[in-house]
Amino acid sequence: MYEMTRETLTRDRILRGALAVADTGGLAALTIRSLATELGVKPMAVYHYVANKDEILDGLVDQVFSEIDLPSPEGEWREEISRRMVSARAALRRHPWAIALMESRRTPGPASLSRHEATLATLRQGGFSVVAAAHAYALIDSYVYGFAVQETSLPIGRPEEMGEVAREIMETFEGAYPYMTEIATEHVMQPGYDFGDEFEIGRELVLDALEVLRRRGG
Amino acid sequence: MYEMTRETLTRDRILRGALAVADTGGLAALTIRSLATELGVKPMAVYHYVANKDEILDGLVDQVFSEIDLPSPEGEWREEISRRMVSARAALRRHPWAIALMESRRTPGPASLSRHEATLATLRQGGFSVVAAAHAYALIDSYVYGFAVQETSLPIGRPEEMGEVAREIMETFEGAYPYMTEIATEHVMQPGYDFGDEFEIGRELVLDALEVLRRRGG
DNA sequence: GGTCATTTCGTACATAGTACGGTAGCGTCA
DNA sequence: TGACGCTACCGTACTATGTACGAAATGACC
Repeated sequence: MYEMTRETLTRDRILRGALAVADTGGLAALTIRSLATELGVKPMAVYHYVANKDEILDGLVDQVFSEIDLPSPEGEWREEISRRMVSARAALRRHPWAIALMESRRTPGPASLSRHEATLATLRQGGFSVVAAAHAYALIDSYVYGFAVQETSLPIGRPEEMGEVAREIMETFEGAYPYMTEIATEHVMQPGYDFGDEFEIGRELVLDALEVLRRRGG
Repeated sequence: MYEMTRETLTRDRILRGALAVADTGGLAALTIRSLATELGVKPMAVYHYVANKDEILDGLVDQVFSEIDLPSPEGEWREEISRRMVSARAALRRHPWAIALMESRRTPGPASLSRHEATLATLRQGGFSVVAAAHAYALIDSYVYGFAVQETSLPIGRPEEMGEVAREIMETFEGAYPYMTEIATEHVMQPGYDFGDEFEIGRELVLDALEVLRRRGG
């Protein structure tokens, strides 16, 4: 009779539900009980498909990774890696809680592994030596993850409010932090400013750095 | 009679205790009760000095920031920024839980602000335009934070065990992940490999990129 | 020594994860 | 057709956590 009222539960449905809960309410809002409610089920039903909450969290991380476009080893490396970076950043922006999760979960899921593989393939095919590919990989992910960390830990909201925050900083600290005041007034508070735009600038610089690595072979 | 058996509690003592607990047992081990035990006090005593646990976590983040050497605006920018990057990475390595915390706490503490200010000062004094300094700042922190994220999410342990993990990956996935296998056998499993060494390589590349920003003025 | 402010604690409650065993709907075989 | 068992789901309850609330202990000052 279960199929009539709702689809039967699956591990996948659980993960998708967890993703939805985390996206709307943040990681803190994701409890077994809230997840069960989201799924239209009682809490303990979940435990038929996952051993514990940690397993759900591991699954979530992999879910996010699976949203990242894989680079194609046949394509031009710079293009492909650039696309992958943009895609990764977009995914981490859609799911700002993901970075914090990644820190604690050290068991890579299938999507994570595929991503590693595809990226390494693209680099190697693009003319990077093994060692250069290793260096490149560390740099790429450092930049993408680090940017995501900064983006999610920006004081409160998204783009627009930044101006407001900057104004407050200025008013409160003015004399104490002259350089912050300077950058706030002359840059951050300017109309059209969006921290997210920094991503493209840094990305191009990182890609240039990769080219250096590629040419010098490590 | 308290001064005989122990110093009186202070907000600072609480934060230092919390840092100790988190360092030895990870963030999960940091509970009000465990913290109280560490301090030789009953749980509710803590609440006389902090409003809630979140405030402790905010304090912890700032505590970690305070361990990062401030760059000196009078020094040569490349030298100073480099030192700051190394110092930041070292701090984040000492306190691997800090990155995950940073994601959620968006209220910067005094140490965080000082660090921002000193870094901006160094860049501006070093010849970066306002806009270039903004770009530079985003790039620097992205790299440092992102590297820390990667470092803490490395499968399990520190340096040495990496070789072991790589072997397992190889055995398990061999055919499925040829490029990962390649990099594992030819690089990661080589004696003396340490992921941490990647930091210096990426750091130099980032510093080169900063020089580009500086010269072109944004 | 009495009063008061400060600091510490005891108790208790809501919410979290989840162990354990029960139950209900389905297919299978006699 | 009915007994049985398997799978999916649920009810109850235990433990740990953050923390509200008010009591108690301590030290300062008259």
